[in-house]
Amino acid sequence: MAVMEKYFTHQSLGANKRERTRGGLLDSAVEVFARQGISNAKISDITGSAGLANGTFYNHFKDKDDLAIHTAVAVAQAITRRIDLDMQDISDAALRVVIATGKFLLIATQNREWGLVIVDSFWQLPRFRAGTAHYLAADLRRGADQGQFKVAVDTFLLDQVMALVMSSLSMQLLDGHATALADRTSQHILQLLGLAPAAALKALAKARAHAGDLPANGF
Amino acid sequence: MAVMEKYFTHQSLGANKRERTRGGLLDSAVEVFARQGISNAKISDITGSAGLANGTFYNHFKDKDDLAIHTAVAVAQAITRRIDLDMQDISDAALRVVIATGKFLLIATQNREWGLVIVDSFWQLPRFRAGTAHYLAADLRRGADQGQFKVAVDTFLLDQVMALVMSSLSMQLLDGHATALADRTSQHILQLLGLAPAAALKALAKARAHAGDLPANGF
DNA sequence: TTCAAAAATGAGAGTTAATTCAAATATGAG
DNA sequence: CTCATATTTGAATTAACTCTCATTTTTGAA
Repeated sequence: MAVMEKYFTHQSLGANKRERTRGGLLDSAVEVFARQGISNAKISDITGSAGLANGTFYNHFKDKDDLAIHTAVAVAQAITRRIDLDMQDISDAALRVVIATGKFLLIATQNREWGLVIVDSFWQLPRFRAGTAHYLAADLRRGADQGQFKVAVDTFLLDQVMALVMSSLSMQLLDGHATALADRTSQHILQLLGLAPAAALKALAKARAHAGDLPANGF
Repeated sequence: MAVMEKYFTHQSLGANKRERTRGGLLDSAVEVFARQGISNAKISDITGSAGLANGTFYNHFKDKDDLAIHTAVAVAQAITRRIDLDMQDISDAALRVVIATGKFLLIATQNREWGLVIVDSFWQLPRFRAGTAHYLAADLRRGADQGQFKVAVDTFLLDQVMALVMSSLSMQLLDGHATALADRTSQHILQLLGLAPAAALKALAKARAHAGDLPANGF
């Protein structure tokens, strides 16, 4: 399983020094935020772990909050862009929701540091929460248009669905209950969106069939 | 509208000095945590607002985290005990869930400081999260036993339901969308628990009828 | 009212971290 | 390779805040 260590360092390998240093800071931020939580992390923990001097931090970020936002957004985008690419050929909205939820939870639990950063940021940083639901919103609107989801798609609905995903991720990261929770989470979401339990189970089964099409290590 | 200012001071009016001072600290904690957030609150903000010297704090609490837990638990208990009393004559589980959700959201939005403290504590303090779901657990078990809720009642399910309530509360407190969200939240919960949308709407209607029995200002 | 025990006081010792900036170093275009 | 520019360095400055404890004040039972 691909554990994304030094992801941002690798991303910036070809770039100039500024970008490479920034990438190193992002990777160290992920590591330190995951280990200590955002609120307990010191600037010096992050620069230290990156092998940089304290002052360097301020060439790249205004303060810890600024770094936290950029880190969370970068991690979330890396995950969601990847998922969206993997689903380009799927048009059924319920199926998209199940697969996206499953992939998201899989990636975020297997890359534990990423998962921890996302969960922490989601509750602590309102700016992050607002800006990360675009792919989800699109799928919910698709389902509403298809008549599958009997809901009004608005900010409140997005928040409710994201709360389910985040609570699930949080429990998996803390308790190590890796398995089975992804399916239960998807089922809760579909039922919340107005599918009857039987229809939700059907979508889960279809998603399992679809997963069979892919290499076991889908990510 | 009952806004619970100085609630813990009033609670301790007859008691000895130790309890009265403690009550004052809890009330100031609610006020300061609500205004600044738990993580930005200084001990001296709280003692100052309570009209006490800094050192007094340490006669009552070990540190800020200790105070935060006790404050959150005290607020949550004040709300949930009240709700439980109001529902003693209701046996239908779906109805209990709808009414409890509605009352909880009503109390926690109308007593804004309480709501803010609960939301903040819920995500920040795992110890709080674990210990506050007893009444909810009982209602979910009741519904599972009655065959209304098609779910396994376990920690994960409790977390998912609480996440919906907290996300709803959070949005109402931040955006001021006071209305309508309580009903949508209850509907989401019932559907998550396995009720078909039509059955969920029926339970909502029954709850509205029941609310008509009570004085408009139920709390 | 008395007085031993309980509680509150608040100044200060001790700690910790954020941020700045003049100097040193590294970069990469020409 | 050269050198103007960009970047990094890290010691010093600044600013808090927590928690302790010797002392003072208050409490409430007898």
